[in-house]
Amino acid sequence: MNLGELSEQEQIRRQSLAELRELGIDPFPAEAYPVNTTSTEIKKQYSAEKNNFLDVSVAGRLMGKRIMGKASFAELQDHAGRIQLYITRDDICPGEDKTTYNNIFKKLLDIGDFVGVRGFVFKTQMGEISIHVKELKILSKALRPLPIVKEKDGKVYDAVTDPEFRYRQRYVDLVINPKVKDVFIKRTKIYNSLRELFNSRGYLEVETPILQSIPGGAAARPFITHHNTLDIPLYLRIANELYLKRLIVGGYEGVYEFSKDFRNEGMDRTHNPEFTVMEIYVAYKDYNWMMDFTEEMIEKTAFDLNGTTKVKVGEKEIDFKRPFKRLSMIDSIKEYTGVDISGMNEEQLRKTCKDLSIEIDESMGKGKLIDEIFGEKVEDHLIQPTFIIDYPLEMSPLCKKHRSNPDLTERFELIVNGQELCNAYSELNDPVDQLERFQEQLKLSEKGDDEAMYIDYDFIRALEYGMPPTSGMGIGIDRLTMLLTNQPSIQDVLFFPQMRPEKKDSVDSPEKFRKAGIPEDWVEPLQKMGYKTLGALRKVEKYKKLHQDLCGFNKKNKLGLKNPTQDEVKMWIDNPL
RNA sequence: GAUUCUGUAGCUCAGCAGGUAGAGCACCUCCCUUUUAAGGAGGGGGUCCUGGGUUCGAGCCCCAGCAGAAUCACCA
Repeated sequence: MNLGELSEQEQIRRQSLAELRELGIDPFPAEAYPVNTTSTEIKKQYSAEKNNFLDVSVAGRLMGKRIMGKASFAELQDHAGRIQLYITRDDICPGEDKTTYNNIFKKLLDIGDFVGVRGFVFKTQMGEISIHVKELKILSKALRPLPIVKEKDGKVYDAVTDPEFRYRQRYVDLVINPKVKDVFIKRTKIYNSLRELFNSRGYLEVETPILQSIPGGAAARPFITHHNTLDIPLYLRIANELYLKRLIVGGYEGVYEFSKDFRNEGMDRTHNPEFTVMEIYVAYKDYNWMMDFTEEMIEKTAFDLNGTTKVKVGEKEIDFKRPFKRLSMIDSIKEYTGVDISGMNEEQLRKTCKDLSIEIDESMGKGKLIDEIFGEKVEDHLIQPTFIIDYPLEMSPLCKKHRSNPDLTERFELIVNGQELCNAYSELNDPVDQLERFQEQLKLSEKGDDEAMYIDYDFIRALEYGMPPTSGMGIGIDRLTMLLTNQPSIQDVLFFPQMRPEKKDSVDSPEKFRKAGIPEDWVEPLQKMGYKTLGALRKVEKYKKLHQDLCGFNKKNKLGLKNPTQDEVKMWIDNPL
C-alpha cells in the first residue's frame, strides 16, 4: 500500500498503531475480553440509592472523546447502545507512569477503536449515568475514520444520508445510524413471529433447490448459470412453488420455506434482483381457509413486532386488525370505476379499457385486460389490507379453476398500501388440466413472451401420482418488512442491496514507474495528478501539455524539484516496456 | 430503458456575475480535574466526479461519459 494515497487522518491512525506496538501494546489482541453487562442494561437498572454496578466491564467502540486536562469523558457504543465513560489520569495510571492516559488514551486512541473498560457506575453532576473507568484495554484499532454523527434532543446533526455510501458500506451505516440496526432486528423478529405460528401448527420448514434446471412457479425472467460437470444450463430459482407442492405429494401436511428468489428484471425502490418470499402449502385446505390463516398471520406479526396492529406508513396509518375487507376482482372494478365487467367478452373489455383511457396492446387477452383495469383504477386505492378474490383464468396457470365459474380461478391477493403483499391459490392438482395450462404458456412463449412458464414434466408426473387438495400462499418478506418498519425503499430492508460494482482504479507501484525510466521524485507527483498506472501515462497524446502540467504542479505544490525537459517527458510516455 | 436533479475536505454542506477554493464537525499542536451535538486558542488537509471544448482565465458556461437519487415503464 502506497502511503501517499492515504488521507491525513488514515496516516495518523497508522502512525498511532505503530506507536502502540512500540509501547508493547498489541492493538489487535487475541484473547477474549470478559463483559458482564451492557450500556443499556446499566442505564436501565442503575440507581444511586442502591449503589449497584460497582464492578462492571463493557466493551465496544469509542464514539467520542472530550478531554479536559487530567479528566476526560468518552462515549462507548456497544451492541445495545451507548454509555458515557469518565476517565481520570490517576485512576487509569495509579503509579508514576502516566503514559496510559497522556499518550495512549489521549493521543493513540481514536474514534471507532474498540476498547474494553472496567469500573463502577455513577452519576455525573449533569445527571448522566457514567462508568468511572479503572481499567482501559484496547481491543481493536480502527484505521479508517468514522463519520461523526451527533445527536441532541432527538435532533441528528451531520447524519450520513448519501444512499450510495450507506448501502455500499452498510457496516459503517450500521455503526453510525442506530435506527438502521433496529430495522434489521425487526426484520428478524418478523421471521421469528412467522416461524412461531407455522411451527405451532406443526408445519415443517423445508429447503428446496435454488439451482433449478427448469425455473418454474412464476412468470419471470431468470438468471442463467452453467454447471461444468453436468455441462447443462441451470437457473437460479424464480419461485419454489413447484418443489413445495412435490413435498405435499410426498405426504407432508404442511410445508413452508423462506425462499431467496432471483429475477433478472428491473431494479427500483421496490425491486431487488434477489428477494425473499415465504411460501406455505397446507393439504386439505382451500383458499377460503388460507384467507383466514393469512389474516391471522399478518395480524399476529404486526402485533408481535410493534405491540399494536396499527402501523404508520409514510403519512398513512394502516391497521392490520382482523377481519380484512374482501372483494372479488370484478366487484372491486365495479366499485372504483362503476363498470360491471362480468360476462364481457374480449371486444367489450377492450372498449372498456379505451373508455377508461387505459393503454393496451393487441397481444393482451381477456385476463390481461382485466388485470390492466385493476392495476390502473383499483389497486392504488386499496390502502388498508384488502383481499382481492377470484382472478381471471389466463393469469393463473397453477391455480384451480373456480368451483362455480370456469373463467375464474380460486385465487386471492392481499393488497396493502396499493401494493400486492400476498398471493394464494386453491392449488391446481388435476395433472391433465395442469399440462394443458403449461401448454398454453408454451404458446405464449412462442409468441415472444419471455416470462411465460416452462413445462415441468416432472411436476406433472408428481401430480399424476396424486396431490391432495391444497392451498398455498406466498408473501413478500421484503415488502412486509418495509410496511411494518415504515421504510420507503427495499434497499433499506436489505443489508446489502444489489449495486453496480464499485470502480476501482488500479495503481502501479513506484517501483514499476522507476523501472520505466521515470525519476523517483516524479513518481508521486505523476500519480497524484491522476496517472496512476504506466498505461494511463502511455495514453497521453500531448507530451507538451503533460510537461506544462508537471511544471505547474511542481510550482503550485512547492515541491522544489528540478523540472524535466520536454524531451524527457516525451521519453517517459514513449518508453516501450 | 426515458426524463429531471445531484456529484466541492474524512462527514454535512456553502460558494459567484467566470478572476488565488470556504464553514461546521472530524484531524493535528498547545491550555484546561464532571463536560453534554460544540471547553478555549492556533494549525494542517482538496485531481471542486472524469474527459473534451469555449475563454487571457472554468468548481461555475457548453458537449460527452461515469456514479447516485427521484419520477415513469416492466416485474414481487
